[in-house]
Amino acid sequence: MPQKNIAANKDKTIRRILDGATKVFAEAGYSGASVDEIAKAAKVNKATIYYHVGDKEALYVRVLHEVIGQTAAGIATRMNSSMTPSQKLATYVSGIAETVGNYPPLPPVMMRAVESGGQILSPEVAADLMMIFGILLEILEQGAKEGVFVKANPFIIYLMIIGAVAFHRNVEANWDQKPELAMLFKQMDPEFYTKLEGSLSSSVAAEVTRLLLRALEK
Amino acid sequence: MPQKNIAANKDKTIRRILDGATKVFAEAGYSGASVDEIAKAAKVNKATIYYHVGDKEALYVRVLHEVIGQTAAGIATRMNSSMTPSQKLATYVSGIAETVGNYPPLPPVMMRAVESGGQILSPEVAADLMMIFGILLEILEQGAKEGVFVKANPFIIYLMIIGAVAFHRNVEANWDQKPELAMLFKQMDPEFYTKLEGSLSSSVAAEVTRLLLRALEK
Amino acid sequence: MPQKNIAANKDKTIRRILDGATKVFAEAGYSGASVDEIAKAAKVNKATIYYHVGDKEALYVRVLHEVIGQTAAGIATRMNSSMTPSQKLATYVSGIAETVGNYPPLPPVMMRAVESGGQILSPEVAADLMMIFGILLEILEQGAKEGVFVKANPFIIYLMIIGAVAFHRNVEANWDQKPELAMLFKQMDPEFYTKLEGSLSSSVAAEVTRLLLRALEK
Amino acid sequence: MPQKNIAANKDKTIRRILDGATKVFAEAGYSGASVDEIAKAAKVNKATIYYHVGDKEALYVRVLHEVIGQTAAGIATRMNSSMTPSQKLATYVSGIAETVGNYPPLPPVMMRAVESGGQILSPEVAADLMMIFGILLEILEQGAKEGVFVKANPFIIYLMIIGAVAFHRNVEANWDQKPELAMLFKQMDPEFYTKLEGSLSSSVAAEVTRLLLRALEK
DNA sequence: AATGAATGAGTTTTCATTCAT
DNA sequence: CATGAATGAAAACTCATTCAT
Repeated sequence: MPQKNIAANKDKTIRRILDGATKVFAEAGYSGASVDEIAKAAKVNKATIYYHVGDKEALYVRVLHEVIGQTAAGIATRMNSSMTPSQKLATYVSGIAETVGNYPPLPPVMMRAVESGGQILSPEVAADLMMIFGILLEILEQGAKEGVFVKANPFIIYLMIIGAVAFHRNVEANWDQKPELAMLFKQMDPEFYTKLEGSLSSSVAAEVTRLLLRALEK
Repeated sequence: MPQKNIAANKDKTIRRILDGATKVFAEAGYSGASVDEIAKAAKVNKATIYYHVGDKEALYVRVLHEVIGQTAAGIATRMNSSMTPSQKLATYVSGIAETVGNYPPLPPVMMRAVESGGQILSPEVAADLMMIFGILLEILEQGAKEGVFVKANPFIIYLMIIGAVAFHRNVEANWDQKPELAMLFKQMDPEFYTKLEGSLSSSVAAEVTRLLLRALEK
Repeated sequence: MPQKNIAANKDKTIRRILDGATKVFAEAGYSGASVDEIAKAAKVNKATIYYHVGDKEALYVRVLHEVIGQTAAGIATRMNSSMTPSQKLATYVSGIAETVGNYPPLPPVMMRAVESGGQILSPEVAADLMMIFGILLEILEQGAKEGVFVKANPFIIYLMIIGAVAFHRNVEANWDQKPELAMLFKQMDPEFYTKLEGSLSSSVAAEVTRLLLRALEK
Repeated sequence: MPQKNIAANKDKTIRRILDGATKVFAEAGYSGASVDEIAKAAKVNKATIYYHVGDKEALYVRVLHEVIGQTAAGIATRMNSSMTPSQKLATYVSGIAETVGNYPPLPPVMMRAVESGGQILSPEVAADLMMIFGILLEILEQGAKEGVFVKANPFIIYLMIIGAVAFHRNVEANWDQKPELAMLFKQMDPEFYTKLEGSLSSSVAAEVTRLLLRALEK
């Protein structure tokens, strides 16, 4: 069955393209990434990208969809309807942290997306984000209805979680790989450096959950 | 005083350049911004930018230093040693929110700053960022020492603040400018849309402060 | 054979580029030549030059290699092992004169090559130049061994040949293209002018050969 | 007398400009040299060059005139009417070599001038060159008239002398200062290298004179 | 399905020159 | 006399995209 092989090859090619693009977009952002670089990272001819995926913007949207969609799916899977709102919140936060841990490109991609003003957003990506937010919304509403949570702006809580988890992971990853910066801080203010390093080593999910529960629980 | 006039003109020119660059970098990010566009925004000949400031990167660093430095200084100024830690935290959050309002790229820059290996960052900018985080550090330490705050990871709190403020500002900006997106949400889930819109319209600084104080205060 | 056609087209394009570049570099020198002009001369899009050859310096090196390499090869080919040293010297000089006629910047390049620290020069070009000097070296050594030539400093003879050919070619070229200069000489010193013009019209190669043979032959 | 001081200052400024320009033109050629670089080398404001000397071309012409004019004057001084043609020729060659030795910029400047096609030549420079050539012309004519020299194309002899002397000096000077190239040759062909180095160390003037007298004397 | 070639329209950067002071 | 500021024009180089094969 040669058709199947061709199809499989095609899929592999697209996979390589998306992986390469994810990597390059994560490192350089949308405008900073060049199609040439992506093609090189994907070990694919530049024209192949246009053939299979489309232009640079289409590629970006597809990468965003994949990255954010995976996160959304991961969280949804973990949630269990028999949990209390507090338990759900803890699951939610650690779910995000875990997905992010398993899928490192998310933070930089999201960061870059924020940086570029979120100008490129497809309906699919919007739906992904809605889904992630929607889960939190339900948790908070349930908590409020049951009288265990105070009322709070869900979107801001959402942003606090995403911000802390995503960027913490990012800083953490880079702290070890780029010693120049750590050195710079060390030289400028050794005491500060020690505190920063201490902050980095702790578990984000646990700390974020703890703080949020303190903030929300009556 | 002819010399003085020349000097004054020079300063005005540099001011125009920095203002134009700040605006354009804010809208488009580093790679998205073009020197041509900056020159146009500054109403200055492109070569004048190179004459007074240097190349694109030097210009970016200078803008960053100015913006982040002013943020740092602004927050420091607002802070009053006679305030309670809680008051200081409120001042801190609203100080950041205000600056971010004036200069949207600040948040991603602040987050990436710690992460990017300082490739584009000058020591001056690093010092500015250290100062901003350092202020929060002191507030939390003071609060802990005085027994009014529980112990908490300062870096995570920092990220929660920056994350919430940064993302919020971004979404807000896109919400108004891209009605398609709002429409899209409305069609997909009208109820969700109403809630989201409600979340967006409230003040981030106030809500973030309220939540953090609930989380931190004993 | 579709692939073959593409390859052939590619070769033709590169040929056009190298020919255009050779022409423009010859007329204007390295810094005087612009890539735009070369693209125009080659009837190729500027970007095509970068695609196929690389940047200006790579293009220059390639042109040099081609021109000097061909000179070296040309001289070597003309040389016949059955010739006497005197015949070989005559062949050598006329071989250089001919190449210089086709590519004026050759002489200064050949002279500077030994001098410039090889900044622009590739190892290939250095090898080419070594070969050209090496041929002369062998001729002189053979002549000395056979007892037909007196001993002489080969490098100085090399410089005399190159110097005479190079300058002559240059003056000649300017003589025809810039009639003002000729007029100027005529006005300043008519007799001198007549002599100079007489000197210019004769064949350099023949005269240089004649003089060198008188100097070298026992 | 303040006027005198001002005038003296002016002269010093012009001197600095010409020295800087000579240096930069010698290193980079006409198109390779930038007015900025010249101003820097001369420790003078760029506009001062335009004020005192004029545009880039005028500056180049002035440098050429100075450099070549000095050489011309140096040779003329050494010549003595009571000498035999052979003695005069020896004096001529060593005079050129000596002047060049005392005034190093000549060879690179002439070389660059050749490279750029001698497109920029003023009447003054032409007169200088005429003067240098004129002296040789007289020597050769006298020799021919007296029956001691064979007839020969004076211009080509002129070029052989200039070529050998000027470029030898140049190669010599750079051989010591740029060891990379010497190393390159050494690696490529050790034997060749030894011969080349031997060639470089001998006296040009003596060898050129010896060869030319062998070529010219009946 | 996949690619090398080619390009138009940009990008960043430099440069010779002028001018007000 | 001397200079810092400013600029139009052009330089080198890049990039997203298309197309023939």
